[in-house]
Amino acid sequence: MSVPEKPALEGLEAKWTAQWEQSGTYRFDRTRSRGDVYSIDTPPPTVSGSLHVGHVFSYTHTDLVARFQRMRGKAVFYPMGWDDNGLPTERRVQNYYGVRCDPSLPYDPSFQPPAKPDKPISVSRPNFIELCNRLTHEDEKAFEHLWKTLGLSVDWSMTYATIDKKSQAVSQRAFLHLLQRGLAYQVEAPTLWDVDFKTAVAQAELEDREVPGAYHRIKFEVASGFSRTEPVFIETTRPELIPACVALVAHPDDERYKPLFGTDVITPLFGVRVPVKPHPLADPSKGSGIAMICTFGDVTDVIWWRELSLPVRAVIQADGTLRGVDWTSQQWPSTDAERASRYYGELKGLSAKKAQAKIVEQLKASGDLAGDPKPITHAVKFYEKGDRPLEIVTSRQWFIRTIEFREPLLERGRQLQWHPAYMQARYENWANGLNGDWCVSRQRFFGVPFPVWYPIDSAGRIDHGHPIAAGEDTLPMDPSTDVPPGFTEAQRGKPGGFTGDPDVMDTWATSSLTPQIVCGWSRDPELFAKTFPMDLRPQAHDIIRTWLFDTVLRAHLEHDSLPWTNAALSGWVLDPDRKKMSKSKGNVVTPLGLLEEHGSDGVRYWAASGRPGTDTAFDTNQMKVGRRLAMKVLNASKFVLMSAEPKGPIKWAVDRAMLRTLAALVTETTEAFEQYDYARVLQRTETFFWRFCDDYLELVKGRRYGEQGPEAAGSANSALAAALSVMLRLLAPFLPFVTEEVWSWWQQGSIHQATWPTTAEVDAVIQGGEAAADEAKYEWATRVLFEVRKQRSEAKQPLKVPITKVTIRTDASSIGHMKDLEADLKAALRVQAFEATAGEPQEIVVAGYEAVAS
RNA sequence: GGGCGGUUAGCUCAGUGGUAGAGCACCGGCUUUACACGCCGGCUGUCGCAGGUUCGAACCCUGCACCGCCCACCA
Repeated sequence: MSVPEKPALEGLEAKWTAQWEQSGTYRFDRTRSRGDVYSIDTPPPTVSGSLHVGHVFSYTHTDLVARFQRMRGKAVFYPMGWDDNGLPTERRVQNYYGVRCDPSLPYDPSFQPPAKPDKPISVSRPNFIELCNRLTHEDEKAFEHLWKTLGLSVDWSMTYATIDKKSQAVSQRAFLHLLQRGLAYQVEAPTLWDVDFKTAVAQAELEDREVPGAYHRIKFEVASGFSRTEPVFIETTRPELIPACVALVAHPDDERYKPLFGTDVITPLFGVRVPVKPHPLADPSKGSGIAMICTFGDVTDVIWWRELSLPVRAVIQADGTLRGVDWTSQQWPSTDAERASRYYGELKGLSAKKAQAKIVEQLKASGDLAGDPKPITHAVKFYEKGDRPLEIVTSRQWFIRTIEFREPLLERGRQLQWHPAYMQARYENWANGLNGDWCVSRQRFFGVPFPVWYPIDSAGRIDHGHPIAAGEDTLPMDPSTDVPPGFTEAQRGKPGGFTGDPDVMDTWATSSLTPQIVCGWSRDPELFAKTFPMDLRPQAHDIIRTWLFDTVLRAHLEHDSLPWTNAALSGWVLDPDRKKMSKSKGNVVTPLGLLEEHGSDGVRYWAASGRPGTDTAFDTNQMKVGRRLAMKVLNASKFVLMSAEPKGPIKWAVDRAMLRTLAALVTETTEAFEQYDYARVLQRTETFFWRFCDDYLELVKGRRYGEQGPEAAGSANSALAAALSVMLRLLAPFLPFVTEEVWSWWQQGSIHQATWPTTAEVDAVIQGGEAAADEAKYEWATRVLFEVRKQRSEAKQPLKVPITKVTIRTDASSIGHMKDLEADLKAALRVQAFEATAGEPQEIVVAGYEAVAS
């Protein structure tokens, strides 16, 4: 036993972080059986960004659960990962080293980036990935330091990165399995496309943004040969797509347009004859009730185009500009090709936005624009990382079959334990709203390559229909540098030779396999059997549609199981204006600075007060409160431990009552923790602890110093020690540093490997007594404490001034309690005498104070 | 348009049928041999609005309003 004279919080983070690392306190014990394992699918933070207070918040939540489970006796499998896959890293590496990735280049093992990047140098994909690893390594060290300082009980020997070789191999292997089973397929089709990044994107990466636009009322003349002669007017926000128009469409029941079905109309300016078609998706209340179908203005156009078997007249190119068009061709059969070419010549090569301005001029001049455009604000789809609206561009892409598994995936969602439960609705919402298979290919350079090549025929055409899959024993591989069996490098890109698939996978295609990556799927079958399916996926609620959903999909397809049994969704951290804290708003505080200022325990206290799924205000005040709690733990523990002898049987009523309340607390908090309601655990434990300090400690202070003899002191000392041990362990997940510090004063080993307290353990030290009677006495004692304190405060009498007498009028049973309590109360309140009589009304009155010379 | 959550003291939030709570803030008092990073006490509310069920509603039901979020085939 060694209790410091002046305990302090400063330096505890560094001291215990080092100690835990040295002792392997959080090392996963893989010799334990599956039933004893609790495995956690940690979200890998993006290393090319920076960690902010929101990360500190949610990662603390996971750690609370990990620590609880560890103390419950589980072998906790708690790795950390780094997400260095994807666009953010690609951009950062390009800028930092001044390089560009060119997948057609061969790997150069001796390549070193220039010290001072001048103009961008092209490097091969493997070289690019090497540079990524080099740069992210530094970031990862900083991240690891922050996590350790925060006190995350991660096993750092199992760290992974989403672009490392193991992750690439898992990602490619899973893809090959899907390919073999026909669950991954390649098709050339209209796809959501970002014109700046020049890549396909998935439905899950979309977001709507409100942007200004305008309704343009456009005249379409009816083609000759039909009885009707008056023109049709449509309204569109994208007049620049008139050259891409393939039909008009109205609702089948719309009386205004029924007579038009079956007739043809002529597109303004370009003179292309297009049919008028009925389709139930057309909304009579929108615009003029008749819409222009273009290839492709939005996803509805794609549906109409497909279901009405319309031709393709795509004009938007991959870079977002208008392509060249031959108005005499079969594809664009203009009735006046010369006029069409004249107009279109002014549009060709322009971006969609500039083309719109131009065509409005043209329409005005030609008299095809009715009235002025009506400005509106409407929701437009954007790639979540992009700056310009998405276009729909036809391209060859890989897809994973998703739609046909909607029902089983919904069932998986129902099998999963959601914390909080209502988050399941978001999953259902998303699954029910899916409108296509998952597009997993990206026209980017940095990422996991598709493990396939394509033969090139003798005419030099790439045969996409017969991909050559890599062997599973060759993974990870890169088709831009590896050569398929039976070919030589010299045949790359040559007629009769082969070419590698140039694309990389969507980052979510790899991230959706984090359980397989960390659990050692196909790499370490023994580990996999013990850790998969995992126990917990902690994550933020905004990526249910991506990370959570995709992970469920992949596990369903590959293993026919859920990837984990529980999903815990954290909320966001809101700034004082109730907005999500984000870097762009410039209101992010440096996490390490917060930890230094308020102590890791203080910051964790704030984080732990945010209930699962609930957005929480950033509040340094709560961190201060947490720090005060940690300080109180130090001081109260010092008091409990410094005169801890003699010990003896716990047979004083107030001692027993305090412990019985504590036992009830253990029951309640254990249940709450099992339900992932850590916030309640903290709140209840804290309330108990503070009452323990303010009432119980004051009540037994005199007695434990021996004022009522050794037996009385023994009961108090034993109760204090038992209660301290339990409270420290209840608080250990929340305040790992201060509780470990105190534990080290008087216990062996780490508190974080100690056993979570049980009700039986507390009950076992209580000697005799009857619960109701003990509690009644304790309650009466706290009431007397309160009343006398109140009157002393109102009388403004310092505590050092003794109270000569307190008169009590109350019921007989309370008077009976006084016999056992009087000595404790006298000492705690500096009362010289109590005088109790039976009667009504009940009253506790301070009769007078001893005169003290000033 | 559909869905989910929220609305309780100045602030941050507990409280799922039985006399409205905590912390912070504020006010007053206190060197008290664990702690002034402390202790004691005090003040503070039409529980968003309107109906309904009930002996009794912050809590259950219906409708509405506002805030936030998720989703959607918004020409």
